[in-house]
Amino acid sequence: MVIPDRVIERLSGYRRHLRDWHAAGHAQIFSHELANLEGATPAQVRRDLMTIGYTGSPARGYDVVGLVGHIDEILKPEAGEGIALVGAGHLGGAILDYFGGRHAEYHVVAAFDIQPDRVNRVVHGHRCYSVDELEAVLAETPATVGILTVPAEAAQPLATRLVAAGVGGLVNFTAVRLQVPPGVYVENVDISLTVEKVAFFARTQRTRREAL
Amino acid sequence: MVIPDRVIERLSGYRRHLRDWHAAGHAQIFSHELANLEGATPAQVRRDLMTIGYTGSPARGYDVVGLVGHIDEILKPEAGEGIALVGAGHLGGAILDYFGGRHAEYHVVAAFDIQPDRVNRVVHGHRCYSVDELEAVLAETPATVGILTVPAEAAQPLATRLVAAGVGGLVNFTAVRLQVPPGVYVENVDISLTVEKVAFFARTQRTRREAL
DNA sequence: CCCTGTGAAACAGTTCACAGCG
DNA sequence: CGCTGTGAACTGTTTCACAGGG
Repeated sequence: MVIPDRVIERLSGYRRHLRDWHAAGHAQIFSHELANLEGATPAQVRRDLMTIGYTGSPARGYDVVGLVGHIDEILKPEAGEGIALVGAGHLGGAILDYFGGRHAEYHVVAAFDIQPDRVNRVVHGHRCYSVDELEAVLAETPATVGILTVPAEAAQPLATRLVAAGVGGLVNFTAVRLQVPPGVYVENVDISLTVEKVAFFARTQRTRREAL
Repeated sequence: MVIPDRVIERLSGYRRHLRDWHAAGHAQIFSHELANLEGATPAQVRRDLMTIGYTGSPARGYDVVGLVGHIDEILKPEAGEGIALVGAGHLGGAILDYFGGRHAEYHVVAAFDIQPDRVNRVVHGHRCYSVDELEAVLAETPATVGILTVPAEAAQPLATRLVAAGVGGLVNFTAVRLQVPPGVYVENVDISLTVEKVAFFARTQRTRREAL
């Protein structure tokens, strides 16, 4: 079963809304209701659920609990899947906070930094190792996802080391375009690029609105 | 001139590489060279430059300085464009650091928080106001982009207030799907969703690799 | 009726392939 | 030749529209 990128993103959103919906006392949901919650179209919801092989009933819609379970099966980490975070600065710290909470589906198995005042301390609820120990620590407690929140110049070498240590996907917060072997999935999160993009479209859409 | 989303993202990448290329002493660049740097195809580079109306020469390729200038004209903020950041916690602080640096194209005109120990202090190089003053401060120094790094429950009301205060685009770091009037551009950056997605594809691609 | 499931159409984005030119 | 510029083909995604069923 091949599931496209965008569908995976929406599934996670669907699941969040389904949990709220269930908490609000509903056992069933129609495609147009779920679409409203997620900001999608009913057809897209039905197509997505078809893609993952979940079927509802024309009379009652989709079973909320069953659908959440079905999405869980797709998104839930397998046993032993965890995150290695490299770079425990402000951004890394914010992410560590994030995955320290109980609501987190994934957990951080190891955090690394190079700064002496962070190494071998507990930073935002996670023990921080020296990057020198990266290979040794990940040999003990493997990780499948690596998060890079380091300065630009450190990104490529660390990405290479993470992949060599068995990481299969990277979330890259640096502006560097990483070179990785085929089969390693990289998602770039570039905040300055995002702001630039939002500013551009805010600008053009404002102009268009003013023209009306 | 209508420029799609993805093209804007790549333009920013092109510009970065063009600056390096220029610093390395080159005055011209061919589409396949720029494509290599950005991880795109030569055809895509040529198509993107066609979209923004920049032309090169078959003999010499594209003029590096001219192209950077052309991209600047598209992405450069107009006078008075700035960022309002709401939520000066760890994530907000990391972003404030980011836009405090000299390399930033955009700058933060105001940071807001609700916590007494942050309000009226300088947080990560930026004066932090109380969210109560949001309307008053943005009336003085308008912002075109709002960045939301607040807890989920605070996101929607603050988004509404930012838009009412004249913000035309939002970067939303919360998991909430914001309701905004038409014409306001929203970019969602959901870190837990991103990690989930990367984990999913790391998993499936590993499986596929093992099957070979 | 008003739903779901789904072929088929429409659309958007990317890549191909080649004319035209120095 | 090898490059750009671009119509045309292609690929992937979204939307339409309707058969089928309680």
